[in-house]
Amino acid sequence: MVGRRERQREATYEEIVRVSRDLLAEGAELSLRAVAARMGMTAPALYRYVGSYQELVDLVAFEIDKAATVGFAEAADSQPLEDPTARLLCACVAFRSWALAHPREFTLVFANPVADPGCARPREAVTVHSSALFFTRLMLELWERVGYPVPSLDELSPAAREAVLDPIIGKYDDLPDDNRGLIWVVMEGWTTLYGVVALEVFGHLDPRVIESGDMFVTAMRRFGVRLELQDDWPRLEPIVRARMADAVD
Amino acid sequence: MVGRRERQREATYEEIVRVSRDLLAEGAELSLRAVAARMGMTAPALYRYVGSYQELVDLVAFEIDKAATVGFAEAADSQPLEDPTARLLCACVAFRSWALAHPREFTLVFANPVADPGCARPREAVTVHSSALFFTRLMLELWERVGYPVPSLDELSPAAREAVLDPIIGKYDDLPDDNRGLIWVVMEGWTTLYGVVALEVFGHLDPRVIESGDMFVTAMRRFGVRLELQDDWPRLEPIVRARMADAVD
DNA sequence: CAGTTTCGTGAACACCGTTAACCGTAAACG
DNA sequence: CGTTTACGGTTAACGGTGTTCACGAAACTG
Repeated sequence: MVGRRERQREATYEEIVRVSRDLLAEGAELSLRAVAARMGMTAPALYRYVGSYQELVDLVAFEIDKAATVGFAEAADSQPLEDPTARLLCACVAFRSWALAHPREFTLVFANPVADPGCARPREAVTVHSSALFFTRLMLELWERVGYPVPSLDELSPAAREAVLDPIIGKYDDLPDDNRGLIWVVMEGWTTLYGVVALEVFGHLDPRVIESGDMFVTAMRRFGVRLELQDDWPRLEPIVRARMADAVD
Repeated sequence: MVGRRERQREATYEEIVRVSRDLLAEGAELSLRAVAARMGMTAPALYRYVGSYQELVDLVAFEIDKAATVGFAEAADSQPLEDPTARLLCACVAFRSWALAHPREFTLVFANPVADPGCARPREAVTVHSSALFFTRLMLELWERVGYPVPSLDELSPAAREAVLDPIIGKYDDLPDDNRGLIWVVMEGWTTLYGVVALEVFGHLDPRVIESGDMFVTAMRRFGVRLELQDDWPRLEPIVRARMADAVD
């Protein structure tokens, strides 16, 4: 049975996250005191819920990623199930739009140095991003339908093989061993997507290129040829650009 | 003539940068008070030299980038001038090694949100990275010798054409108009390099993959085929891996 | 009911960036 | 040369941060 106490505690956690996200959205800084004040508490009280400021950051980052992921899913669902390529690309566009619209949130989630490298448990060090799980699922859908080339286990380097067979981020028990290499392809895609988007968010690219999104489209096309769907690109690019155009939120 | 006053002032600037870099290197945080204390001054005195904390950060970031670039240049010079491909790749390896060995410095220089996007002068907003200039030079050397495919001006999108003809980062007056598209290729390479390295530095990749550097090598190879030097890769990969092995500093 | 855990407070510490008023000294000028 | 100015530093203070500690009230537990 779930006692009244625990329910209250759970509600407080939710309020902490909600208030934190509000602060971020308003452009304010995320700080223990600010969160506490807005909740009608004092800062030390928050230490009953999080062990440190960094823990608060991690908690909020996790929830922000989770919330953003449903946005990515909506973008994917704007395309029919029969077109997993378009679904994947639209999710990528949604990721970019979200990142550009919420730079501080993006920084929190994706440019936050994850714990100490010398941490004893590397297992929990890498925060499980629901977005990572979601994009992996999209890539799996795409593979099942069109079947882009995936390296076999013995084509992978030893380190990659280990990482792919015993992945840190989430469990893919439903993934048969013969296309475990799909996870490697996902990581490849993640690096190319991350490269453009992060540079755009940080402003380390020509503003005109950012505004037009041409480098992003180029990166998408480049990963597209990696997935051997270059023949489909004339059909796909208009879909991508259309979704880039209406980036309201 | 340079007065005694200005020389003293210049020396103080140098000391500020030196002390700041020492602090970063020691794992301490970069703060006005810490810098001032180590210089035997009080914090407000620093306001005679920098207008704000952010200005100090920008100054230090600029100098760190400059210093790191000479390291990249040394790595390039480990290869003969006749082999610009190896020179470029070795510089990339040096960039990765430096980033992994100096994560805070990397974050400061390359993951530091560059000013407000609504800033009036986008010209000076994007800090001129000497590393960017250096890598561009390497790419130019490579092009002059082996001549990878470069988009012509009318192949580029309008935004890209503008950005390439009137680049924000540095001046490339010596660059003839007919291979202005080279800058675009440089940006493509920059995004792929940045994607892997940033993810590695932030720990958003499987530790085993980071340690082995396999994703980095994959990214290099991928950009290699973009430069149409895949036939040369069997020769190049050992060079890359060798230089990755001895990443002492 | 008594005992214990949970959750909050207030005070305090050690930092941080930033501003203000102040002042000696070194350069610049008439 | 003397006078003036401006530079480069000081101290004090304000408001902000994360964090620790001792304490108390309120809520669960036996």
